[in-house]
This record gives sequence, C-alpha cells and structure tokens, in this order.
Amino acid sequence: MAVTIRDVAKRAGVSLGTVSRYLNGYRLREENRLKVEKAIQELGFKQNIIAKGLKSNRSMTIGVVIDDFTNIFCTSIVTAIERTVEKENYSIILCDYEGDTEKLEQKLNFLRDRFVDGLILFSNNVRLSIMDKYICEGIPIVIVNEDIPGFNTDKVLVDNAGASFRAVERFIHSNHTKIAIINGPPNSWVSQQRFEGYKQALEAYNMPVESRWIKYGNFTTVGGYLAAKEFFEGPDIPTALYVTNYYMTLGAVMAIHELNIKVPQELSLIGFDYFELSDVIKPSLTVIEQPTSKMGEIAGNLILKRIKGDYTGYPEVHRLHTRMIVRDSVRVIS
Amino acid sequence: MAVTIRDVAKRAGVSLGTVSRYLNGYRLREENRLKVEKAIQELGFKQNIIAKGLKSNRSMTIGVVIDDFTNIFCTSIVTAIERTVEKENYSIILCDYEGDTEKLEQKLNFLRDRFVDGLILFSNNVRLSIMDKYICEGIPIVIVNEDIPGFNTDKVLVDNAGASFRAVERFIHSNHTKIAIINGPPNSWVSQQRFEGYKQALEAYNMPVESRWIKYGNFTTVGGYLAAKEFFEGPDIPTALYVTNYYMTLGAVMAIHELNIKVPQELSLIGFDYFELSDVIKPSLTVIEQPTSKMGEIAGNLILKRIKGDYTGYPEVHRLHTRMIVRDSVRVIS
DNA sequence: AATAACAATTGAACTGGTTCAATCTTTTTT
DNA sequence: AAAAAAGATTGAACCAGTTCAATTGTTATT
Repeated sequence: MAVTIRDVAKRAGVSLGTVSRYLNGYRLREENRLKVEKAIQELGFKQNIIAKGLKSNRSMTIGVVIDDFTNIFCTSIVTAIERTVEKENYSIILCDYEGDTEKLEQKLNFLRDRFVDGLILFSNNVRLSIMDKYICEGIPIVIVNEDIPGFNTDKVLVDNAGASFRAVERFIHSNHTKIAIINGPPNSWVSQQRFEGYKQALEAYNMPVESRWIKYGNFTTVGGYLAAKEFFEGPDIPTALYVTNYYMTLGAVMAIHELNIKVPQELSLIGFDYFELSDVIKPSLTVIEQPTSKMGEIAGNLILKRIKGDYTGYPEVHRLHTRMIVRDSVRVIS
Repeated sequence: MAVTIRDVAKRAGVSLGTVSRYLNGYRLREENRLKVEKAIQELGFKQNIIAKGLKSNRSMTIGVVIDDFTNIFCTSIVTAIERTVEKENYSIILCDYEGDTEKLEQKLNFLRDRFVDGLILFSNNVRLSIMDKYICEGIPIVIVNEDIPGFNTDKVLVDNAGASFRAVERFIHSNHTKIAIINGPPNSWVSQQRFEGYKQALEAYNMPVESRWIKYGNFTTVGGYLAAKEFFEGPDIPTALYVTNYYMTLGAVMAIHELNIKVPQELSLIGFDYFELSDVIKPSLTVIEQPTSKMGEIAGNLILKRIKGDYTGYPEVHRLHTRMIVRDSVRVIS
C-alpha cells in the first residue's frame, strides 16, 4: 500500500496537518521541517494527486482543445504549452473537435467533468454562445491563435495582418504588381486577418485589390495545390504569390514544381511557417515564421497565473510579431 | 455546491450505497431504480470523477506517450484512440518525449503519479529496462507501431516487412532492376522491418541487394529530400524508388519535381502514407497506406479490455496489413 | 515580569465517492 | 407452509488528502 501523509506524520512525530502544511509550502519551525523532510525521504512518500484534488477541487490538469490533432502548427504550440506547465506539475488533457461545434461542446463538458483547472482553446470557428457557460463556471480560459471577437478573455494571438502587410510590401518594393494570394477559409479569423493585411498593403500603395488574384485554399495542402494550379492554368498569371499557411505553401510549391515554373525567375513566392524544408529546397523559400514556442510559453504561463488567482491585467491580449525569413524566392523586377 | 450522491440518496429515499450501486451498473429493485433515476434527473446530479478515483484507485485516464506531437502518422492514431476510449468515459493524457530516453522516463513517472489506468506507448527507440518498472506496477501497457522486441506485452503493429515486399515486388513485376530505397533511421524497428521486406523481395527474385540503391532519410521531409537528390545527382540513377514513410515521401517528391525528373517515365515511385495529396498531384502516386484508424481503435479497445481485468489472449500481438493504393507513378518497362 | 501580538501546531471534520459485513426481501426448494 | 438460498439494501468505515477553530509556543511591547 502507498505511503500516506499519516505515515509521514507518525514517523516524523508531528501531526498530519503539519505535514500537509509543509507540502503546501507553508512555514514550519526549522526543527519540524527537518523531521518531516527526513521522514518523507526515508519512506519515499509521494503525494496522491487525486486525493489532493478531492477537497481542494484542483485537478492539476489543464484542458487544451484544438481543432485538429494533425495540424503541425497547433501541435507545435501544444508542445510548448506542455513544457511550460509541467514545470509546475500540471498536465494537459488534449482534445480535438474536428471543427465540429457539437463535438466541441461535448469535449468542453468532458473537461468540466474532470475538473480541469484551466482551459486553453484553439478556437477555430467557435461560436461565442458555447463559451458563455464556461465563464460562469469560473474556469480561466486562454484563447490561442484564432480569436473569437467579442469574447472577453485572455488571448495569445499573432499579428496576422501585419505579417501579410510586410510580405505584400516586400513584393511591392520589388516592383511586382500582379500579386496573388491564397487564402484560408473565409470564416476563420486568422484567414480574414491575413487577407486584411494583403488588402491594406495594396491600398497603402494605391494598388487595386483584384479578385483574379485571390483564391481560397482552405488551409489544406490539397487546397493550396489546387489554388496554385488554377492561378497558373488561367489566362492571367501572377508574378508574385503569397500563401497564407504552412499546408497550402506545401501544396503550392508542389504545384509550381509540377508545372515547372521557375522560382524566382517566373514567380516570386512568400510562404508561411514552412519549417526546416523551406531552407533546404532550391530555391530556398522566403517565409513568414510564427513564434510557436513563444506562443505556447505565454499561453501556458498565462493560464498558470490565472489558476493561481492572479488576475492582474485581465484580460491580457498578446499579439505576437512574426518574423519574415528572407531567402531566395523573391525576385526584384527591374 | 455540487450535488452529491448523498443528496440523491436522500431525495430518492434510499441509502447512498444503493445509489452507488446504481451508478456502477448493479441491479436495483425496479421501484428503487425509478426513484434513483428520478432524483438524479431532478437534481442534475453528476458523478465526481476525482472522488471516484480516490477509493477505487481509478483515474479514468489513459496515458499515451508518443515520440513527437508533430508526427501526423502518430497523431492520426491518437485521434482514433481518443475516439475509442471516450465512449467508455476515459480520457487520455498525451505526452511526447522527443526521442529522449531520460525525458521518457520522466513522463512515465509523471503518468504513474497521476494514476493512469493504462499506458499506450509509441515506443520509438525505447530501452527495455525502463519499461520493466512499469510492468511491476501492474499497469497494462499497449505498444503501438514501434515494437520493443523482447518486451512481453500487448502490441498493435503493422506488417512492415510485408508492405515493403509487395511494393518492391510490384517494381520487379514491372521489370525494374535498379530499385532504390530511402530508409528511416537504422535504430528504428519499423525502419528495419521495412528494409527487411525490401531485401526479402529482391532475394526472392534472385536479385542483388546493392548498397548504391540504399540511402537513409531519418523519417524526415528534409532527409527524404536530400536522399532523393543524392540518388539523382550520383552516377548511378535508379529507375524505381521506394520511400518508406510519409515525410520522406513528401521530401522525395519535392526533390524529384525540382530536378524535373518525369514520373513515371524516368522514375517509378512508391511512397508511404501519402494521405489525400497523393491522389491529387500529377501523376497520382502509388502509396502504401497504413490503417491508422484501425490501429487506434484496436489499441484503445485492447487497453480498455486490460483495464477491466480481462487478460484473455495475453499478450495479443496484432500485426495489421497495409494496403497498396495503385495509382499512376509506376511504369511497366517493356 | 506580565501582557499582547503573532506564529506554528494540532486533530477532528470534511471532500464525494466505494466497499462490505450485516440485515432485510424475495424467490426457490422441499 | 416452512426452510433454505439467493438477491437487494443499509450505513459505517474507508480512501488520502485539506481546512480551520482551538491550542500551544514564541517574540515584541509596556
């Protein structure tokens, strides 16, 4: 049978309350502290995290809900979240909801029943109404990546519009005028923001926003592939292409290779989040990199802070900057 | 304050033991069953899963340890595992260990401290010795995908050698003789098995196994890209290429496109796990598909069975068959 | 030195379930 | 119809912690 706090108390010659206080970081008389520490050592005592949760209503668990397990961008952030919260002995329960609102609600209930101490939500296309219940329960929530406008809580977002702006600006400074974009799904906030930045950049330089340069790729590899093909099989061919996420960039590059279009001679390209590969292929790709580690770290620390009851600065909205990694895929037209 | 089992008992006019028995699926006298059900309804009672775990030493939680969150093959299986176990109200705690043995041990301890009822291990390169402790604890373990030879427990594996055999055989039947392979890391069991099948097929047809047709890509996109490039920049150029996982297939296709090698005219290609995209690109790719959903389902059901104490057939070793999806990337040499 | 203020300790009561020996009901057997 | 066997119910004890009012110990103040 497991060693309990009572065994430790007996061995150390103090009351179980004293041991409990020690374990929770309260001050003990020096003499008692040493006795307790010795007893814990000798008995090999380990706290039972489940029993702990019963009275205190703490599960030492954080629910993380993502749209899709197989999205490498999300899972990169989750890795960082995990690394952050495990330092304080929290674990995460990871759920995906496959973009299905009903399934999401089901998962949120599931997490509530397990008394998660906090919730981190990758909120692709979530309706506000579902979340209201959660607020009432008093569980802190941090939203990551996809915003739910109007939902008042802590958020860790990326400056998507700014990222797009600088990408398109780079094309403009390189004298491109036929600048195409492959968008994500129109109902995604991230997608909207990235398109917004594209528009703003064109408008800032008095250039028209033309529908022939705009296609949608649904944030998928296949979507990016098909959208790129459409661009280059049509009558109007762009000289610059901005692809607004990782998977679509992958697909677009495949299409471009397949059609034997020379980058950057015939087409200048800026992609998104293209990880290691973008540096290896020829020509190496200029991409916009999102700070996934940092996002996870901030989200993790933020939820820990709220769990501790520290609500200073609430609601914190972090809007992280992206980095454009300039490589060889953009040509300056002279 | 939450509604407890005592509240239900009082409302229904029975003892709390009776309510507990009802909740755990034991038989009640019809009359009492109705009263209890009514009381639960009226009060909106929900079981406290944490309290439940305290006495019974059950956490209703299954630990899933994977090498890397960002591996789409693993996460596809995890999705299926989750779907399976959530039906019986289990949740999973997902951990990755980034291929680091020390980190793995740490995660296993972490999961033990949380009283996971079972463990599903994606065991890339795990030493046997670490696992021995876990067996002693009496926690059921299911190994998925990567075998640990000599570790006696339930396993859900894929017939990797057979998959390779049939891929290479297809090349041979199409009169190819220069058949190259891009392997994963040599210390991976999966990688070894896939190579084994390649060898067996060549030997079965009295063909030599030549080192010039063997390269290693470390199961990564970049690795596959670089290995493919090496093949086609060298003096000897293969007419057939077999790539042994998803990420390397991706990289190899990019390299092939980049070098403007025509598939299947100049090169026949069989890849692995290439998901939707393999059907879309031109030419569409012949690939070996692994049954990820089925793997997850079997692993999930197996661990549930063991958790329930049903050890019939122990140890079960499932060796699932792959499916070759024949498309347009293999040419018959006449 | 006496008193007040503060700090540390104690242990019973509590958290919300499960379990089981004892007891009460019902059904089956003789 | 009585006795035996099987089935259902009861509630106190238990799981391993936390919490808090009461108590004891220590330091500061007058």
